[in-house]
Amino acid sequence: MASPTSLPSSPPAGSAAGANIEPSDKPGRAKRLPREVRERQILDAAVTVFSQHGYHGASMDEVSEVAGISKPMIYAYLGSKEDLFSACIHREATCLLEAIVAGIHPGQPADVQLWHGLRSFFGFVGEHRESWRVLHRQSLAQGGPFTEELMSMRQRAITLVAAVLVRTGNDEGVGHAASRSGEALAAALVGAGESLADWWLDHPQESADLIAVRLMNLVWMGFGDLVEDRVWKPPAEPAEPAAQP
Amino acid sequence: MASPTSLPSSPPAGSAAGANIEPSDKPGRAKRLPREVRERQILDAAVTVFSQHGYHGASMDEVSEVAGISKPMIYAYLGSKEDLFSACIHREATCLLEAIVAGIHPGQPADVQLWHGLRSFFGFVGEHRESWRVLHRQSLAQGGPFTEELMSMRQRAITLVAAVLVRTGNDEGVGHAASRSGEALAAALVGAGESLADWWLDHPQESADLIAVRLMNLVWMGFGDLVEDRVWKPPAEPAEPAAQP
DNA sequence: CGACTTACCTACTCTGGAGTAAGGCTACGT
DNA sequence: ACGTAGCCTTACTCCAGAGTAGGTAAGTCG
Repeated sequence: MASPTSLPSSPPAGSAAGANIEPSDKPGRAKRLPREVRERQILDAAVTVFSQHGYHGASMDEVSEVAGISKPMIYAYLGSKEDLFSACIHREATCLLEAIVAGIHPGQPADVQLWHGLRSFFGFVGEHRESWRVLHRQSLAQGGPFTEELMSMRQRAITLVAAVLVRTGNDEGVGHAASRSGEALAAALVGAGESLADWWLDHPQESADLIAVRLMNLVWMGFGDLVEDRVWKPPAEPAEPAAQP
Repeated sequence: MASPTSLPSSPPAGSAAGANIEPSDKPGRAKRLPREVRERQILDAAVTVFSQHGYHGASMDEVSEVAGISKPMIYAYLGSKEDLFSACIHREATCLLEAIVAGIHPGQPADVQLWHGLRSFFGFVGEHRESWRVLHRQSLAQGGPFTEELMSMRQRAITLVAAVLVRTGNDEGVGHAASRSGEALAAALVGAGESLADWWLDHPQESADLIAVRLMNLVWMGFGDLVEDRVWKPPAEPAEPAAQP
């Protein structure tokens, strides 16, 4: 049966684009390669398989087959299945954050920095859909120790965004209400970005830039309204909801 | 080990709140009950277990234990594990949609109808976190035939929202640009709601109404800006937005 | 009271898949 | 050449968990 994702399979984030060793069809022995290279191949394969079947659904046999290597190598290099999954999450999260940081140039106004950060983020997700799938969706679906790795990444992202917001704070970029609670705003923005990227997985026809512009609009204009106190209020009612955000 | 979700466990959506038969500690035979009741109990247990461990991670033995009944009963009444999971999704999706529909009163202005729909939605998710978790997160994590059930629900929700937007269309509620593409707007709103609810799973300290107000603000004011052509534009740049870095 | 239906159970079978033991092959140093 | 370090494999063990066979209690209708 065909894979449910019929998109052209983008490579996981850590794979070296240049030196791809095609495994010979010879069923016997694989060519000897240094450990470093094999580990990367194994992680690539693991990301692919995990993103398709989820943690429990994936089998180490399939990972080994996709990696073009036998199963004991995986255990020798990366440890148990749980370790392997953690390693995947860690590598992909690191790559993602590096990509975002690389896109931001300090000194520019806040909205420009934010725009570049968002473009980098969605660009990464677009080019490494498997990575994002395993990073966000699959690691969330397993409630276990994997979530911590993700939470750590999220926290680093929030700190990064908050720094962007606050550093250029008292300019015209962000109002005083925003700079007072930069962390909270950053959390909201990061959450929105994650969710939007997740939604994007199921609507791949949109372009990365379009997605980024949309979020930028929503956040920048939306928050602008909120700062200017242009809030929509619920109609007066017997049961009173909580006060404004 | 303790469950990762330390929240007070809310009952799944289909459970009858009143007639809860406590299974006697007698390890032997359970009290004879009509099939209808048992099926509901089994489904309740299944939602709980699936929401905690995911589809693959859950075991039929645990479901049977939580349901207070032996495993063959599950197979006799609900069929295979796959069937059971599908039944869960179907039941929860139906309950959710019914809750939303019940909250909407036609004839009111669009924003009020939307507001009530959102409140019903987030109210449901808040009271049945397990249901939402299995409905959205777990069914998305398994790419298989389960997604269809979810897509069907999403489509019904989009149609519902689009009807609300269009029916009250040429009033002051929604601009002409909106009523022209009500379906697309509805899709965006539903997607935003889903994502926000999913985000909410990980931030349970917020109240349902606060979440609903936030989304309402973002959507209503945000779309208002868009309709009035107040869009944020990316800065002029050497590299065109379409090209990749 | 039997006869019959329906709810319910214990105690299995069997397969998929995690993890391992034990040993071959290859490259490089000397 | 020849040892040794490290890459790589076949061929297992073993267990969790899906699904079932076959039998027992408890109501219900004549």
